[in-house]
Amino acid sequence: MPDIETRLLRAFVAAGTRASFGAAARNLECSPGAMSQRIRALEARLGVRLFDRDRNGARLTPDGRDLLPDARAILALHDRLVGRSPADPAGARKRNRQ
Amino acid sequence: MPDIETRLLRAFVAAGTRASFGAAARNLECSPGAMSQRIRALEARLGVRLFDRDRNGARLTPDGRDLLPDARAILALHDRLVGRSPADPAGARKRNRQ
DNA sequence: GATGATTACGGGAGCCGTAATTATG
DNA sequence: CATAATTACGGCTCCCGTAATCATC
Repeated sequence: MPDIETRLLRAFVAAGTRASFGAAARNLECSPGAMSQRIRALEARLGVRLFDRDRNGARLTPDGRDLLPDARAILALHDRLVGRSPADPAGARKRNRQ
Repeated sequence: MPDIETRLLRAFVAAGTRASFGAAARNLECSPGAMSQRIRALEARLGVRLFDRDRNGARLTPDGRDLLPDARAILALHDRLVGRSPADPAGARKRNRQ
């Protein structure tokens, strides 16, 4: 089983949070093509479909929903390690709104 | 601050556990050159020297010792995610010996 | 001279952005 | 026709293995 790079998890969290590949691509400042490739690569490596693509966006499958907290946990550890702010503003806004 | 790929952390843990780049390279089935590059890349990205190189091996600096448990924690989450056995046999043997 | 780490160097794989394509409303 | 995702393609960066080099015993 191959390694899963941090970049793929970051793409997954961004897309899962927004239910949109395009919005995730804008957030991570990459092209739609790159975002599509990253999600595809992650699905291939895990051997699991993570999103249901439909007309206006992409929603998490049950497998995708299961993965999301684990992916966030890894990114949280990683970001603490490199001294970066807590990963994915959109998700943070939802979790911390007051 | 750039991402730190899982592969770099894996190289670091293997080398730190064995106090030897060569042994770590054999364990991860890569060349000595690749191992040296990976450790250098990690040191560069963190801006910290992780090993003291000497004649028969490479020993962790205090900074390297601090990093080791964090690196193991990330790899543990990662490996659980992909359903891999608990990361770095040599370290596991030391931690779990009976 | 043997061992262990580093450096140099080409080759190949992988990733990206652009842009064309498909699909749906 | 507008929007969102995918695919195709070319270019470029990065990573690896080989092999030469440095350093220490």
